[in-house]
Amino acid sequence: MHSFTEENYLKTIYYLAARQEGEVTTNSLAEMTATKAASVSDMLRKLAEKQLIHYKKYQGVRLTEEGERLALKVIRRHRIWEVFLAEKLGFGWDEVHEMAEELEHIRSEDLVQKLDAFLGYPQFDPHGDPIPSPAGQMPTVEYTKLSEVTIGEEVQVMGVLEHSPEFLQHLDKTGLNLGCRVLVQDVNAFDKSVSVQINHEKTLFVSNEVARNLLVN
Amino acid sequence: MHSFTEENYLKTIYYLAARQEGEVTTNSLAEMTATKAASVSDMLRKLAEKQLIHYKKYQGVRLTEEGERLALKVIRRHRIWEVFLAEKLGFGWDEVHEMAEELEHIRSEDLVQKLDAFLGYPQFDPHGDPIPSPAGQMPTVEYTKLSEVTIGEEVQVMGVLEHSPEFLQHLDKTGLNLGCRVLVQDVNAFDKSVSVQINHEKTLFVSNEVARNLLVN
DNA sequence: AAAAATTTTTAGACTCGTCTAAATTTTTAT
DNA sequence: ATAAAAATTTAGACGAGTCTAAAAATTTTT
Repeated sequence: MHSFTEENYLKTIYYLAARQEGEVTTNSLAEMTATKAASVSDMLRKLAEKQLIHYKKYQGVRLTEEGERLALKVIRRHRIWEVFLAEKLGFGWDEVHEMAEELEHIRSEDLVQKLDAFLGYPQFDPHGDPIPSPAGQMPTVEYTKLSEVTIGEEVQVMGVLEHSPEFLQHLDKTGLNLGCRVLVQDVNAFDKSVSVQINHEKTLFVSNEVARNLLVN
Repeated sequence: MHSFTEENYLKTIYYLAARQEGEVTTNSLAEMTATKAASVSDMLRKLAEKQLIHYKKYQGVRLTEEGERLALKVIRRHRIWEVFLAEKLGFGWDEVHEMAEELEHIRSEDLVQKLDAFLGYPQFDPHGDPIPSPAGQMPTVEYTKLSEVTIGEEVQVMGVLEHSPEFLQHLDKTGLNLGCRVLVQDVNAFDKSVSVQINHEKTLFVSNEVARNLLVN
């Protein structure tokens, strides 16, 4: 069995590897896990001993197959719990992450399996992130950032890149929810902000900052 | 905030105080928490410093008001999660305890409140144990042990004193489930075993050991 | 290509919760 | 009432995970 903390490191390494190009560094891990680089170094040595990561001193880190399997298990649990919290308990998509950070560490194969069934085998969490399969496969999705969509195209909001409550609450306020249709009317040449029409109704101005963090198809 | 471990000690002290007459001792805590007496001593000093227990060396231990409030909070979470696992996910009453031991430590007032609402504000957990109120009151129930019921009386199974999976599975096998009606037909003078009729159908012999652990009204 | 800056690792220490072994207090038995 | 037994606490240690400060390696700058 692996500790709480080890699971968090593996999960974080997975996220950083997926997000960044290049190696996952000690510093980036320290930042993500809100610890110090020294602590990360210690833990990397430990994870390497357990064969969960490939690690050469000063050279960054990569998950082994076993490490990735574990990371995806944790991510699967996290996202399934998020669906439960949002769909069954009525929490907002800006609230579910924090609770799921704790729930993801409850270790019972049976529990997550039954929960998955109870929820009807959801494919995506409340932020549009795909849920890894029980076998440990991360579904591939190819979405585009709203900031890349050309004028005149109509797309649908499928997910977010930024998961902070502040960002999600901002989307709630402006009505940019998952699944809503967005017609790109204009792109401002100066600041790259986007003028969009939502659900064939109201028109909205979306900053480039926001558009870069909205995933559409 | 209090640690996982502290919560477990408080909960255990509460249970032992309710179950036993007299003081809760270091040894009984050590047995219940599957640790050694020395570890318990250390923790008691710590809990006393935090004013969660009344503690004089060599003299046993009692929860303070604040300690009891916390213990009941944990027990409430535990039992609500048990209801969820049994009613919504379809786990047996012999399976829910272990998972609830982990879930009870998830700290979000909001979560337990919403879960409670989702479950329709249940009054009892799957073993018939009452669920403490949000304000931290343990409902009083006065049940009788089946072993105390006089011949000819018909009663209903309301709960269990023994919570081990083995005991619960035994009850499942013999059909002695929560809510079933039990008519006491005879009591064996020698071994105090009880002959009962269940739901006006089949007749069953129940050992005194089992009868002493079955709560009826 | 050497110096400076940055990143990473090591060394040593701390907290939490646990342990064993020894000391102390309380209880029980004679 | 005192000795023996049992329960409890203290002392000292350990592993996990963290920290700060210092050392070492790597990268960037000049």
